[in-house]
Amino acid sequence: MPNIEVNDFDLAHTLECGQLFRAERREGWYYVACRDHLFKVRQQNNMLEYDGVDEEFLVRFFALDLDLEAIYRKINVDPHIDAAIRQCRGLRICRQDPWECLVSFICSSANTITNIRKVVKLLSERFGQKAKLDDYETHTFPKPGTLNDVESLREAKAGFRAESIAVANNLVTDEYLHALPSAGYEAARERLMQISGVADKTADCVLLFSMDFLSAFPIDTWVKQVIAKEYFHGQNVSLHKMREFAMIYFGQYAGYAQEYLYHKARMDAGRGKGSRK
DNA sequence: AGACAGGGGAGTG
DNA sequence: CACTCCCCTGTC
Repeated sequence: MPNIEVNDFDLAHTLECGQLFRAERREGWYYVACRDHLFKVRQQNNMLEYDGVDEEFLVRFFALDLDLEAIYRKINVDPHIDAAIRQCRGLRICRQDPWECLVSFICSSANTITNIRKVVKLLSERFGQKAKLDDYETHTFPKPGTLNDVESLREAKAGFRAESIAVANNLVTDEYLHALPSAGYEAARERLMQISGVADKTADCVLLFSMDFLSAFPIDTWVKQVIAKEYFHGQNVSLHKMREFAMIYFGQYAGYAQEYLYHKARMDAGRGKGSRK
């Protein structure tokens, strides 16, 4: 079984912090599906054992090329974020497939993680192809162009997000999405937000989790609570102000700060795996 | 069984 | 700009 030595990496935090919806624990392994890739992985101390993809893919996917300590030095600017870093140490932001990421986070709007996982699974079963590793069976994620039937999307429990998925499906291609980052953060964000069903939070998730914009700071209800409490004396501030503040306050790796604050809040509330987003 | 959580959009003040 | 209602599904 191939393996690789890793530093500053925590597989469980990375896979269970809510950034991914197609990772599943099975008999001591995590099986991870990403677009048309399927691999398994487990960690023992500094050793990562894996199968199904090559080392190059793994390093890129888990962003093992990044110096996490350097990122901590940049974002660790107060006691609260320091506590989050101590609690979530080793959590890395993965580099997802942009299309799968876009559709997944369209599904995340007003939805719980459990439900998002279910919808993404149903979409894959219905529109993707079978994939198998060992005894683990799953499906590839459907390609752009295949998600245009609103009725079927509703049958996959997408609910009112079905129309938005179809809109995205008809508006973008893989080439379009892969070219987006070169336009820069603001322009890429504006383009994503042209898709009905994609506003600030969803756009920033896609930019952060699939386009390497590590300064993007998606604000969901959990992060909103934390920012209000820790940085605005509990007063209610507009999401726009919060985002503006956070991107300056935490700087070029604000997205990492966001993910640590988010994961800490959820762990403190006893929701390490699963329920609400 | 009825309230509520969860982003985004549309409409209104 | 801010506020309110609705979209759908699931849980409590």
